[in-house]
Amino acid sequence: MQISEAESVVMEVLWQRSPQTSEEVVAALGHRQEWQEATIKTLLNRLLNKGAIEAQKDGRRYLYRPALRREDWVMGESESLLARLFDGRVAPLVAHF
Amino acid sequence: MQISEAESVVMEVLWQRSPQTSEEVVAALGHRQEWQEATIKTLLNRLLNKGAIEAQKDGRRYLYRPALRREDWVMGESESLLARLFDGRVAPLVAHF
DNA sequence: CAAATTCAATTACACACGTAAACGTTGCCC
DNA sequence: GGGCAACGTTTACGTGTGTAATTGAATTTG
Repeated sequence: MQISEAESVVMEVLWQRSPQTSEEVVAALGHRQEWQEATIKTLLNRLLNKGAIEAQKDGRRYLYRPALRREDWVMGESESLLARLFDGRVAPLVAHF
Repeated sequence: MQISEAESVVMEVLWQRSPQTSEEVVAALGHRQEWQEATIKTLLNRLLNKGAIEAQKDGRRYLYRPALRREDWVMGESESLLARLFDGRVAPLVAHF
């Protein structure tokens, strides 16, 4: 599951609380993000298409929720970095800080 | 300095030993990578353009060498991940393994 | 010297991404 | 019931990326 940088920002919102309508997601991002509403809609759709989130119809709108656990995503990202930069070993990473 | 995934593979080769001619880089990647020679040339050029490597003319060919230390790149990547996934704190990262 | 070889630089092309507007459909209000 | 508002969906567009072929300049070779 490939989640882009911008997409992950939306994921974080849904991981924090879910389900949420697109409107709520927009509101949640409102303060920190300079995105137009349309942009967030696009990101929600891309996430839907790649199966990273699920949508459940609620009347005329949808409720969005993550389809994968943050835990797993974080694990995947971390291991990927570890493999690419530290030959898969944790010690050198830790030593770096 | 933004280095893409594919580009970083080339960087690793140069970090391991430098300077090297493009031919040597191609040879170094030969076994593990399925890339055409032209692909590697492209990556070298993109790295040159973004200033990640330097080229020094040696007769009719060039000798390529990194323009940034692996150390620094690794640090940047690690901190970026730490910031994005672990709120910048190391402990949770470590706990994850 | 002409032809072939060898490099690097230029051009190509499809797909992902960031960013967003336009469109189409459904439901609410007057 | 007709028009407006609110959603989600589709389309758009520039840039980055992966992957590579083509071109052009320089050099070696016959």
